[in-house]
Parts: sequence; C-alpha cells; structure tokens
Amino acid sequence: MPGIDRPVQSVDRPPAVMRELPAALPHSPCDTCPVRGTNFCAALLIETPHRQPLTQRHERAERRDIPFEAERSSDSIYLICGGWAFAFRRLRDGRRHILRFLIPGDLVSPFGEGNFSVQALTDLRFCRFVAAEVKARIVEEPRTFDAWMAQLAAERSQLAASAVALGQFDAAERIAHLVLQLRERLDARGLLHGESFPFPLRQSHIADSTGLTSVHVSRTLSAFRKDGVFAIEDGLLKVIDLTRLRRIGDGR
Amino acid sequence: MPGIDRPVQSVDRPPAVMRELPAALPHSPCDTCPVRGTNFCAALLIETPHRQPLTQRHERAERRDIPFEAERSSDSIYLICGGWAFAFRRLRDGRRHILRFLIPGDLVSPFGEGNFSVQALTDLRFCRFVAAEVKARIVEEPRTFDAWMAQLAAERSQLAASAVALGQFDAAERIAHLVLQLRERLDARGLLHGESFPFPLRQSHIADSTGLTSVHVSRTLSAFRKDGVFAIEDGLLKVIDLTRLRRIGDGR
DNA sequence: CGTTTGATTGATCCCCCTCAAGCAGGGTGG
DNA sequence: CCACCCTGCTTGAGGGGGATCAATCAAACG
Repeated sequence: MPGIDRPVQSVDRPPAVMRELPAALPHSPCDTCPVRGTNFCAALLIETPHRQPLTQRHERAERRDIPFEAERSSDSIYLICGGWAFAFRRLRDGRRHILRFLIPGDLVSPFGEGNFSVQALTDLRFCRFVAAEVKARIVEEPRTFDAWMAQLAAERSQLAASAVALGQFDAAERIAHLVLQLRERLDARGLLHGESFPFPLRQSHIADSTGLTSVHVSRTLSAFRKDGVFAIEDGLLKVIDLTRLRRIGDGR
Repeated sequence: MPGIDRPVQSVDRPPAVMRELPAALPHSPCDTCPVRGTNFCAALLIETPHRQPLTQRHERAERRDIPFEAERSSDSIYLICGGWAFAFRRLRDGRRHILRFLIPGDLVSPFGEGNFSVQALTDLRFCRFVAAEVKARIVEEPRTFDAWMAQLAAERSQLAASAVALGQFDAAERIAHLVLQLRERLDARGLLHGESFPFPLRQSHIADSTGLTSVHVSRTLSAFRKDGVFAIEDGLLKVIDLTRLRRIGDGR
C-alpha cells in the first residue's frame, strides 16, 4: 500500500485564525504578498470606489494538516498564500491519488462536489473567501469574470495534461512532465530562482501523482541524477539540462 | 503505435450548415430535442420576455470528421445534439489520448487554450453558439450562471475521476470505470434503455482513453463477457451484473 | 471479389511492481 | 551521551501485468 501518510490526526482541529481584517486595512498580509499580481488575488482585491472589499480570513495549517476535506461541502474558496499543499483522492483500499500540487497563488474552488481533499505539504498560509461574495463579484466585474474563467481554464488544462501523461507516458516521461509543469507554474508566479526551485515533495508524493511506486520513483530519479538532467537535494530541485528534460517530458 | 484512426482527411471541409433560425422560431430542431431539459441547453434557451434569443447554428459532421481542432482558437461553444464524439490530444509520435467522450447534451467549451481536438464517433449533430453572447447571458442571468458552473464542475469531476483511474487502476478496473461513467451520464440524459445503451466506441477508443493497447482491451472485454459482467454486441452494451461491475470499477 | 477495418488469440518480452534488507538522519527520552 | 524509533531513500532479486509482434478471421466496403 504505497504512499499512505501518517493517519489523519488533525482533521477536527481547525487551523488557527490569524487575522480577520478587511482587505483594505493597512497591515493585511496581502499588502506584502509576493505572488499578488500574478494570480486571481489581483482580480479579487482590486479596490474600486463603490464596492466594498471582500471578506477575507487568513489562516494557517501545519505540514500534514488537512485544511479541506472531501464530502464536506464548503461555501468557501481558498487561495494559497504561502507554502505548498496538494489535492488528492483516497480509494477504499487506502490508495491515494494526487490530482494537483498547490503552490502560492493557487486557487482551490470546491464547487459542485469537489470530491477531493487538500493536505498541507509544508506549513501553509492560505486565505479563505466567502463563495457567495466571490460569485457576486465575478458577475459584477468583467475583469474578475475573465480572470475567473482563465483560472478554471488553466486548471482544466493542467488536469488534462496530467491525464494524458498518466495514460500515455512511461515512468521517466511522467516524472519529467511533473517537474516541468511545476517549474512552469512556479515561473509564472515569480518563484523560480535561476534554474532551481523549492521542492518539498517526498518521493511518495511523486509516486502517488504519477501512478508509480515510490521504489520505482527512487530508481528513476537516480537515473535522472546520473544522466545530468535534474537533481533533488535538500528540498531543492536543480534543473541541469532543461532541453533534455523538455525532450523527455513534453510529449507534445 | 496504437489507435491511430485514418489520417485526418476532412479538416478543411466545413460541416454543412443545416439551419440558421433563431431559437424561438417554430421548427427549430431544439423544439423536439430529446435531451433538452437535461443539460445546459435548458438554461441557454429559456425564453424571457426582454432578452433576445441567442444566435444558434445547427451543424452536422460525419463519422471521423474533426469539427473542432486544437490550436485553432475558437469564439464558439458547442452543444452536442445527436450522436457521439470524443475530445482527444495527439502526441508528437502519433499516440492519441482520449480525454472524454461526448454524448448528446454535452457542452464543448474551448476556453483558454483548450488544446484538444474533437472527432465525431458517429454521424453527429451539434449546435454552435457565439461565446460572447453566452458569456453575456451567464452574467445577466443567475440561473444560467449556476447551470454554467455546474457544467464546469461536472466536467472537472469527470476528468479527475479519469485521472485517478489512470493512475491507480488496473486494466479491468479502468474499463469498468469507463463503462460506468458512460452509463451514468447517459442515464442522466434519459438515454439509458433498461440496462443497455448504444456503444459506438471501437476497442481502439477504449484503449486510447484507458492507456491500454487494443489487444489487451480485447482480452479484458472477453473476460468480462465470459464472467457475465457486461457484453458489447452490435454497437450495444448490455450490463449483465451491475453490482459486480460497480464493485470492480467504482474504486471508491 | 479484392481491400480495409476491426476483433481475436498465441507467444514472447519488458517495464514496473512486490518483497525485502540496509542505511542515513532526526527526534526523543533515558 | 547513547539507545531507540520513525521517516524516507536506496538497492537487489524475483514475478506479473500488460506491451509487442504476428497470424487468423469476419464483416463491411468499393
């Protein structure tokens, strides 16, 4: 039974509420947010004279906490402010599939029955909005509507790309694809430093998102390291040969 | 190189336009549409006194036509009226991955870069709307907005379920999952007759959507038939033991 | 009636899984 | 300080699920 993290022990402990200040007040964490302006926040927090700011609650979660759980219908949407998380589904027999990794700036909108849970991969800061307010804003404000649609389209596109990788790629291609997708998304958020980026995933996370076993992930990563394509060290992923990595993981 | 259909020969032949009547006029195909009322159409074609009807163009495609192609940005959205199709992506080396099968009532909204193509699986009737008009209607009309969001949520949920199946299921489970998902969607559209439903997929389509080879699909289908779970005959799929099929393909 | 499409079945091979052991690092408590 | 555990990574040996190659066959088609 691969990739099962420690049994969920913190479901019922709600993450501590940090602040409950309205958006426009001074000292909101958003004022100094490094990814603000690269994501949906930008559209949500625009200050227009005749609109009142949206309700925001900044919250925290510790590594391994599960701030959002499937089956629990939610009237909130979430924006990742700092740290990493992942969205996953669990099967009857305990297997876990990771649908998507969440990085700062990502949006979690469990509309309909999202049917997935979210677990913190590092200590996490995120921001909760009230779904009804966001919906109203989307309808009123054309720019926000467009940003919203773009957000959903991007998410769908990523999901589709992952599905193609799972269906058609072999182990090396799938892992390369995952690395490339993360690299690209971090780049878009300005979180790429040179050719390195933070990489808090354990090999079991890679395994559960690529449909491999962590044993085989280990072997494949070793091969990538030996071949000078990329290497993971100390929670940092260094891309050594981007061209080759692309040739392996782009598929298209 | 599994599952490559005949080389695309009809890309440049635009499907014949059937009619260009506004929705409210008599004799629109929509008046007698069997799936109307079970899908997004219901929300789009609501007649309200002070709104003018949306522009519609009913079109046709023949089996194997590709009415919509990736990379070609489109300002239309499509609704399947009759017949089946599928959305797919092609890789450099010719491999094809089928993301989703489209049945009557399904919506195809290539927002952002859809990055997928659509091919007709049977002779096809579909309806083209103007994206900008639909967008305006969504913003104006709360019911339409909700229907739209529900539509996107359902599509995302299906995609996620498929990704989980590709990542974690073995051959039999994946195929069972596909059959169950189709059954459920056809049921929601009132297209399920007893425990049989039309099944126009070739084994190569099953293969390319489950990440298997058509050879192995054939073996697995034989096993299902021999075990009395379900059987495909004459373009019709008969579910024989739904309980067992669910136990195999539900995963959750 | 030749040709094409699609399904079936057998034989062989390989990618990746499974099981297992070993090791390094980091708590934690004595 | 060391003993002990827990998490996570590595590496080896063996086995299996599905791929690959190939031949046959039925139905549809031109």
